[in-house]
This record gives sequence, C-alpha cells and structure tokens, in this order.
Amino acid sequence: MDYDFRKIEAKWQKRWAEEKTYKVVEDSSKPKYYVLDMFPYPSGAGLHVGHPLGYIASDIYSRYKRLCGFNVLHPMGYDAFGLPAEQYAIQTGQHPEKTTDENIARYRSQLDRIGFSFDWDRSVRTCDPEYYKWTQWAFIKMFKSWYDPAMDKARPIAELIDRFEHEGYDGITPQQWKAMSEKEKSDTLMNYRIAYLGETSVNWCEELGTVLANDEVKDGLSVRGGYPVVQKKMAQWQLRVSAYAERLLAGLDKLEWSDSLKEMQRNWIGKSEGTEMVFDTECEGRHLPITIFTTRADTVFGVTFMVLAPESPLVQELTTSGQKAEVEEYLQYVSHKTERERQAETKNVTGVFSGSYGINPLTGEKIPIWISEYVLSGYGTGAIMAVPAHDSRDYVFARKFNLPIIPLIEGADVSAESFDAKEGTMMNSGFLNGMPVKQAIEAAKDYVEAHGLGRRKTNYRLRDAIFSRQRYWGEPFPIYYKDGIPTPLPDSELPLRLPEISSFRSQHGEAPLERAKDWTYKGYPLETSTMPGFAGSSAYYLRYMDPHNDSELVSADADRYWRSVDLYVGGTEHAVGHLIYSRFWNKFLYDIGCVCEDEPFRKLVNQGMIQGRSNFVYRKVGTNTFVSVGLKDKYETTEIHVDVNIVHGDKLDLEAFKAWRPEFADAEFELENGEYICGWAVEKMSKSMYNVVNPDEICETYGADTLRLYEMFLGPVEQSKPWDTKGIDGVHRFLKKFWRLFFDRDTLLVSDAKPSAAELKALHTLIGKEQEDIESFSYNTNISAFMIAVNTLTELKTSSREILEPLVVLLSPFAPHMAEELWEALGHSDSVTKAAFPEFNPALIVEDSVKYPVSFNGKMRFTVDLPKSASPAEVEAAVKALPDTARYVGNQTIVKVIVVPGRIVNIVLK
RNA sequence: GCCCGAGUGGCGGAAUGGUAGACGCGCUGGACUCAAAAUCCUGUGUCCCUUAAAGACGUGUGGGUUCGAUUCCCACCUCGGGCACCA
Repeated sequence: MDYDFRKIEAKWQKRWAEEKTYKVVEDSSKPKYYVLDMFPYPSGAGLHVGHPLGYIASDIYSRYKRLCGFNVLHPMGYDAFGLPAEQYAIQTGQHPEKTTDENIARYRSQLDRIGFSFDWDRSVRTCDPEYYKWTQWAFIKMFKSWYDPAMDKARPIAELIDRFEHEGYDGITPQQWKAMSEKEKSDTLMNYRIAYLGETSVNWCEELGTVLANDEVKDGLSVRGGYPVVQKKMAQWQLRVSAYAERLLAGLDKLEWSDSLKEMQRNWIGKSEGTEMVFDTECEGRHLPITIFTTRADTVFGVTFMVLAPESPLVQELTTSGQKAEVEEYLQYVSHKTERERQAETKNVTGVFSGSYGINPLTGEKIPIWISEYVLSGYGTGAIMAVPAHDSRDYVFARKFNLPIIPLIEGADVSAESFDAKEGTMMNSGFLNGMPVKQAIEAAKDYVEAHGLGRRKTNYRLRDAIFSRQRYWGEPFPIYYKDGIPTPLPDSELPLRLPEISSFRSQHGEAPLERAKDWTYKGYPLETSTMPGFAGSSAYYLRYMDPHNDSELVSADADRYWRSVDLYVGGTEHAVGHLIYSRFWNKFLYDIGCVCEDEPFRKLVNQGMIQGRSNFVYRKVGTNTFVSVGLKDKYETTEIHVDVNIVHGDKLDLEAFKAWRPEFADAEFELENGEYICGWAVEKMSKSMYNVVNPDEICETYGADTLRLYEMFLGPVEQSKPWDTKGIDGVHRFLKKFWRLFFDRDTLLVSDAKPSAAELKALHTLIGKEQEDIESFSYNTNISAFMIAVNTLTELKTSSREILEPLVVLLSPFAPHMAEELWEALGHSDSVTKAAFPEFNPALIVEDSVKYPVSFNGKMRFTVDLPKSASPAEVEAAVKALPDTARYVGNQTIVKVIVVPGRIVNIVLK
C-alpha cells in the first residue's frame, strides 16, 4: 500500500469530527494547558498559506502537550464584527451577517482540511448575540466603576457617590454635590467612570463615516482602506485605559513575551518621569500662573521663552489685544490643517507671539510666551518651557524667530544644533553649576519641590481608548438616554440586539443606527454608535473557558481551572492594539473579582508573516512579445505580474500563459536556452500581485501533513519568510520514507524483534531533541532530526515494534493524519492522541567516548574527552599536551580537552 | 531622528564559546527502466590544481576580549520592524 494521503486525511478528519476526538472538559485530575491562537477576521478572500502558519505551530504544541499528559484547551473562533463586511454590504446591499456567515463557512472548511485539533464545541463568534451579551455586560460594569487611585484599582461608582455625599472628594464638597442637578451629577461622574462619555478630539474618517482609534490610523490614513483621517471634536464613549498605565507597564515584567514586543508596549505607554512647574505670567496687568511639564528641570536657567499648544484654553487668556488679530489668524491656519499635514510638515516651523510674558521662577527673568503647533494639547499640560540650547525642537523654533539661546553644559557647541544628550557638566545654572547632568536633574527636582515651585510628576503617553464607532456592524451600546442622561440597561435586557436597518451607508457623520426603527428603550432613545473591533476580541479567551454559560461571562469554576492563556500565538500587528486593550480589559475584570489572574497571556509567540513570491514577465513596449528576464535589459520593456501558479521554478509555462488571459493568446516569446525565465520579487501576498497560494491546492497535491511539515520546515516560526514551494518535495519525500519504514506495498513490516543499540540510539536521540525543540518552537530543526532518524532507521532496516511505535507517537504532532493511520495499522483501536509521549533515556545516546578526569598542579581539573578506543599512550599524549596550553588558563578551574581521533582540537573552559 | 531585531554556500536555513555550513532544495555523476515517473547511491563553501592529496581562505566591514569567536564587547555599513514634534 502506497502512502495515499488523500484517502488517509479524509478518513481521519471525518473520524475526528464524528468522535469529537478533541473535545475537552475540565478535569481536575490532570494539569491544564491553554493554547490560544489569535482568532481570524473571516474576510471574503479566504485563507492563503500565510494564515495557517501560527495555527500549525500552536496545533503542534497542543498535540505535544496532550501527549505529555496535559488537559489542553485549544479553541478557535471568529472575530466577526468589522468594517470590510459592512463596506461590502454598502456596495452590494447584502446583509453583513449573510456574508460573514458565508465567509466563516469557507474558513471552517479550509481549516478542517489542515487537520487542526480544535475543540469546535467551544467556538465563539463575536457577532453572535449570545457572545456580545458579555461584551455589553462588561461595558456596563465599566460604566458602573471608577478608578480609585488610593486603592489602585477599579471600584463600584456607588462608593464614589457615597464619598461625594458624605465627605467630599477631589475638591467637590457634599454641599456642592447636593446642590447639583441630576444632569450635573451625571456629568461629574463621567470624569471618573472607567467607561465614560466625553468630548474629545477624534480621528475622523469621512470616507468610512466613523471615528478610529489611534492604532487604526497610520500616516494620517485609515489602516483599513487607506482613507484620509482628520481631527474633529466629538462626544464619544471612551475607556479609561490611562488609569491602568502603570499596571500595564509593570505587568510586562512577569510575561514571557519577546523583548521587542514588550518594548513596543512600553513605548506606547510612554512613561516619563519629570516635574510639573508653575510659571507666573502677566498679560496686560493680569497675573495667571501656568503649569508646564518637563523632564529636564535642570535646564530651567536656559529657558528663554514658553510655548502653548494652539488648542490650549490658556491661549485666549494670554493673548494681548495688540496680538489678537495675528493670533486669531494663526489659530485659523492651524485648525484647517489635518493631523496628516501636521505630521508631514515637521520641519516647517510655525508659531505666533501671544504678546504676554512669563517669569522664569529661578532667574526672575521675563520671557515671551509663544503659540505653536509643535506643542501638543493632549500631552502634559499643553504648555512648555523652551530650552533651545538643549532641545532640538525648541532650538529650531528659536532660530526661526530669533529667540536667545543660552548653553548650560560645558563644552556643548550650540552654534549649529542643540545638545540634547543628558551628559556633561552644568554651567550658567546657579546652584547647579559643576554638577553632572543626571545629578543636576535630581537636584533641580528637589529644589523645585522644596521651594514650592512645583512637584514631581509622571506622565504617560497612553491615551484613553475611544470606544464609539458611527457604523452598523458592531456591538450596540447597552445605553439609553433618560432625559439626556446616559443610563445603562438592566442586565436582564442583555443582549441588546443589533436592529435591522434598510441602508448601511452613513452620511454626514450620522450613525447608521439613527435610521433604525424604534431604536428606543421604554420610550427613551438608545445610543446609536456601536463598539469598535477590539471590543469583542478583548475577552474572547475567557469565553472559550465556558462558552455556553448564559448566566455568567465565565463561571468561577471554569476560570479557576483554566486561569489564563499559557501560550498565545499570533502576529505582531496587534502589539499595541488588541494586546493592550485585552490586558486592560482583563485587569478590569480582575479588579471586580470576575477573573483570578490579572494578566491574560502568560507566554506569547509572534509568528512571522509569510510573504508572497511574485513572478514577472517582460513585454517589449508596443508589442506582444515577451522576453526572458536575462534579455530584458536589451529592450525597453514593461514588467507585468504573472500568476505564480503557471510558473514552476521561475520557468514560465508558455501554453498556460497563453491561456491565462485572452490578450496573451497570441503572445510571442524570446527565450533563454529554450526556456522563458521569469523575474521575481518578495511582496505581500495579495490577489492583485497574482502571488496568492491557496492551502487547499497544497493539500490536494501533497496533503495536509506535507503542508504542515513544510510550513514549519521553512524556517523559525517567528521569522517572516517568502512562500516558495521549491523545497516542498523534500518534506513530502520524507513522509513517504517514513511510511516505507512500516509498509512494503501491502505488507506491514513491523515485528517483535528486539531493537539494536543503534536503533535505540536513533530513537532516543530524536525523543530528546523533540522535547527540547518543541518547548523552544524550533520546529524546523526538529523536522531535520526526524529526517536523520528516519534515514538511519531505514538503513538499519528497522522492524522492531519497540522502535516504530514510539516513532509514530513522536510524529503525531506534526503529521497527525499519517500517525493515526499507522497507529491503527499497529493494532491500536484508540486515537494516537491518547498515547503518551515516549520516555527519554539519555543513557542510550551516549557517545562512543569516555572522559578521563586528570588533575594538574593539584589545583586545576581537566577532563580529557577521548574515543573509547583510545590507547593509554594516546591518553597520555593528550594529557601531556595540557600544561602547554594550560598556561593560558589562569585561574579557571575546569578545562575540557576535546580530542577528535588522532588530534587535540581545543580546550574547553567551564 | 530615536528604540528593537537581523546579516552564514546558488537558495531556505543549522550550530549561542569548542571539528562552521546539520537537514532540505538545487545542481553533478551513476544504478534501475525500452523510456519516463518514482526510488536508491555518489559528489557538492571558495581559492590554488587536469584531478586528488596537502594547504590557504571563509559566518556584512574594521578593531577588541579569549588558548579558541558565527556566538561575547566596541565602532561602522546594509537590510527589516516599531515609534516619531510626547517637552
């Protein structure tokens, strides 16, 4: 019987589904392990070979952990709310639910073909009301909570109301509180709630008709669609993520994530420890203290001007009547610029003088106050002290407007550029003179605090997450407006289902839900925006633990058993979006006692992207003649993408090319050595570049086991690499060889013969390597080890069951279909999934050499590593060689001399 | 500009202080075959050389540490990723 992968794979996929082989239930007798993939957004294009890379890696890990005796939770679901489905609906009038269902069905069948060990009974989809009920539930919890800085955690809002009523809080006295109207009370509480409604400047995308989060915008364009994004002031629902900044930062230390990913999160959180300092200012006789934030308190002696953000409310206060016209003109100019334009023109310095002056608190000098767009209103206090000598932005500004520059660090040359580094010795700085910069910063902070000029302050760049989207295909907010006061629905009304609407297009910033009929609760209007994509993906890993529970997000029992995700596999593109929001969401649930772990993803592996490898043909301009790549420079040619599926090893299939598109039917060719060689490039895998490779085709030609093996053999999981089928025959050949260890045509070769030492060595080398490699995700080297083992065993003509049986178990995480088939052939009625990982015996793999401990000088110990066959004379010779080389050893204590047959190679220090 | 990460044969890559290039692809020659496919065997870093032996060189570049460096340190170059007026 030959290796008939089509038959074998279909047979086992059917059986796994029928017998629910991968169904998992909580089992306190076994240790648990939770392996999670980032669930996909089911797009219309279906899966290409890049998508399953991470799924294959995590599936191998899950199967390995099962063999090791763990109760493994390995679920899969769909992130099904989102813009593309809605955009498609706008274009075609099809309901997004319909296209989403179709796409999911397609994804499911593609995934099933690859042989994953998901427990599909636990599958979730974010657009399912039974699922988004819990997204809405969590939102209400956030609405009903505030962040208590004293306890450093979220607490019920009732506690805050109680404080306002009885003792007062944050400058509001009980008397003031009691005097407030309901609306005023509601507005006040909005300043504290974790989920709150607030006026804010948002990224508005006219084309998409919605606001976007900062991580949904890149270079002033929307990440999805690439449409322009502008700034606009709007009342939006927001999540107080910033309250968790310090905990989100500190929590990173405990996580097994890559350094680069942690670093990205740290940058995004952007902690900055500095000083808030008060400068007195004077505008037409009125005095107004303004607060600035700086990390360089040591440079106050070099402050020669101050700058306000154009959006700062202080601008109105500090503009003198003489400057009013000029300032107004500048504000007009700034307001007409989009965020994109502001970013694009960072070198073009603009600004205007306000007319008023501030007083340097240390020198008492009068310094002008300017207004410029280079100061951001959203960070710090929206006002800065400018030190042109030691800040490059202030320097450029000072040069442009001829403001004085005072150097404060000895030897710093500020004639051409500023000296930003925090090093050197202070000068021109009063009591700080002579100090190194770092020391001066601390001394200045102390001085400022001691003299009541300001205080130490930590700022974070992390902003609150804007949570409203003016679109249809998302979770509706469980909020209604009772006399204008936002009020949550009672839990018993959840889920609040998405209403039907007639047209999906939004106009003039009006949300699609505004057109829904009877979108009210008890006669009061319901909120018309919907939640963003990250809402549904923030706690999905919890729902997998207990997916059918309709009274709780997750039961305490299920949560205590599964706790958190042990291994999370996904791409880096979610580094600062999903992975921040999810951690925030989880920490909130932790605060309210809903979950028992405060970090959701203990270990995270980022799989690399699989890029496409595009092929090109070259058409002579004005003709229908195509020249091979080596000849293209002789003519003027146009480069044209050609479907990679009609190119094999960069050689174009001429007939297939003529048939590809009508305009090439009568194409002519100029060949090289009788062949047409295509050019190539590594690009993103996409339809428009004709470089998409579909996993179904690979499964059809080579089988799912080959696909799995090949994707892993391509290189390290974390690395990005182009898809290139050149090597796929190699792994396919390996599987056929593996098969032939067991079968010669129809004859099963397995016997009860005792294994030889060489056979045991080959097996146990592999067992040891597999343990090590899977734990470190070095799947590619492990497959190499498999190839070596199979070659050795083939050569040894192994038939021993004691070798072959464990070998099948070792193969099963990588090529589960073949492993099941062979396992059954070996006489097992149970799935190979239920087998145990073979026990590793390192004694069976020792080298044919022996270590001779040798003392030297009574102090150092040497280990001489010699072949067993070495004669005493050879050992002596090796040892005699030691003193010469050992001279260099100094106070090292152990030295190993590696002896390859006949010659001393080197010494090992330990 | 700032912060990460990476540079090894014709190609994907292996080796984390100890015989560089495992394993696979490709290519060379051969066996089987009428032939092909499939399968198996052989060789395959570069230079010198008809070939082989022997030798020299060789992990982006230049220095350093070490008996010994692809691996550790410093500087530079190139590529990839992230952040980018965050005071």
